Amino acid sequence: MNEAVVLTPERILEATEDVLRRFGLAKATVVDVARALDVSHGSVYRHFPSKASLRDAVAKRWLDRANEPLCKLAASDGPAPERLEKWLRTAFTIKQKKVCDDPEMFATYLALAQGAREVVEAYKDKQVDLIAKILSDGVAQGVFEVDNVKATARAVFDATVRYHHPAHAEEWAKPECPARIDALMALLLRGVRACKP
Amino acid sequence: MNEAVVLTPERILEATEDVLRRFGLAKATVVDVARALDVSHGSVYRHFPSKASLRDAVAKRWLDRANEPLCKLAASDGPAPERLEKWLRTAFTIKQKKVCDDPEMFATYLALAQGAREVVEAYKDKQVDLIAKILSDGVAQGVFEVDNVKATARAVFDATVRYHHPAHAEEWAKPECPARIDALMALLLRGVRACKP
DNA sequence: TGTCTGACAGATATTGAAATCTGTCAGCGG
DNA sequence: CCGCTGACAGATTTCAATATCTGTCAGACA
Repeated sequence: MNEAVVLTPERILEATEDVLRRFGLAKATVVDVARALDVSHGSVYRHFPSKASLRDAVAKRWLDRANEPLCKLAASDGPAPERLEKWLRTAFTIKQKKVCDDPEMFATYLALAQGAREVVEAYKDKQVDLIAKILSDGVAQGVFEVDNVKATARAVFDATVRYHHPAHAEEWAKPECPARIDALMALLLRGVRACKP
Repeated sequence: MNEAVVLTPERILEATEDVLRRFGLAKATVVDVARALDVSHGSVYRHFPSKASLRDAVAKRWLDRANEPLCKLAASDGPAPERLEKWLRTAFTIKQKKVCDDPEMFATYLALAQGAREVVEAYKDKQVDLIAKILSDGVAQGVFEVDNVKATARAVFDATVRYHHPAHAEEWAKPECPARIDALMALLLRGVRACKP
């Protein structure tokens, strides 16, 4: 009857996140999660069909949280070039902060990303859609000139892989990094901006 | 007296490449290399101070061979935009071919690249210089317009990371890949091209 | 009735002893 | 001399026995 002791997917996800943070992806087991919740591990399998699905659900939650500020930025208004630059820089900063603050969860994400799992693909597609939104706003404003918004959004995403894909995370702390980001941003903005000489 | 039986760095590198191809990076040992050359492993250490240095020397040879066609392309003449596009596409194709033809050596390169070792850094810098050469040719031809050639060359290199960094190799075979490369190339070329409306 | 448990089979991970490897060097043989 | 060998110490890897984990399910319990 007590709400707090009902075993819900939400509570399981919470506990899983704790366990992952405490033990890391490699060591965390479903048994640990069950122990943290003080139930048998069989009960966990009532709510998630496999360890993989549980891990994916945690990753999804985590990614959705990380994505929220970017959704807001894409939905805001104002001049598209500034908005695109801000959006990309924010994306980089969020990732960079995660890798420092929450390294265990980041390792989980990295393992997911390297396995090219469904959850991450969906997340990437969502990011590309947000970029596409800004690009089409820019076209409407007459400041961008782009043949194919969707393809160009994908190209912008691909071009910035170095600063948002976790495989490159160790490079983000290097001192020359900010200058390289500046140069990349300038190149990409020139690539989408309408010509007016 | 017989040239063939003198133990030279060159012969050791040859044998090491064979051993790596046969056993893979994980399994290959200095003892294997020595056995292939029919000498004691102590002799190998006369020519290379450590296993790491031997591995790096093999990687350097391999990278230098892969880089040769790109050097030629950068040194050739003709319109810079076509040359830049050709250069980048060739770089992608070389990598892609390597990953199919010579997977063991590719795994070695991947291990090196992930360890961000000196040899690979030097190779990347060389690549950036080649891009810079084409860019400055384009500026001289009046077809490119770029503030800082060196920084922009680095940006072009960074923007194409997805198609030349081995961490992304598994994505190269996907069917949507060529279209995404096309979109990226278009974006980057627009980014460096001089405006003429 | 529906939720949870706990025992189970097969898969995976841990462990520690034994084998192998790396890097050094005194000394052999040409 | 000079290049090479082979034995060695310490580090690393292998391997097989042991323990733990994943995923299932019949049945307890409320």
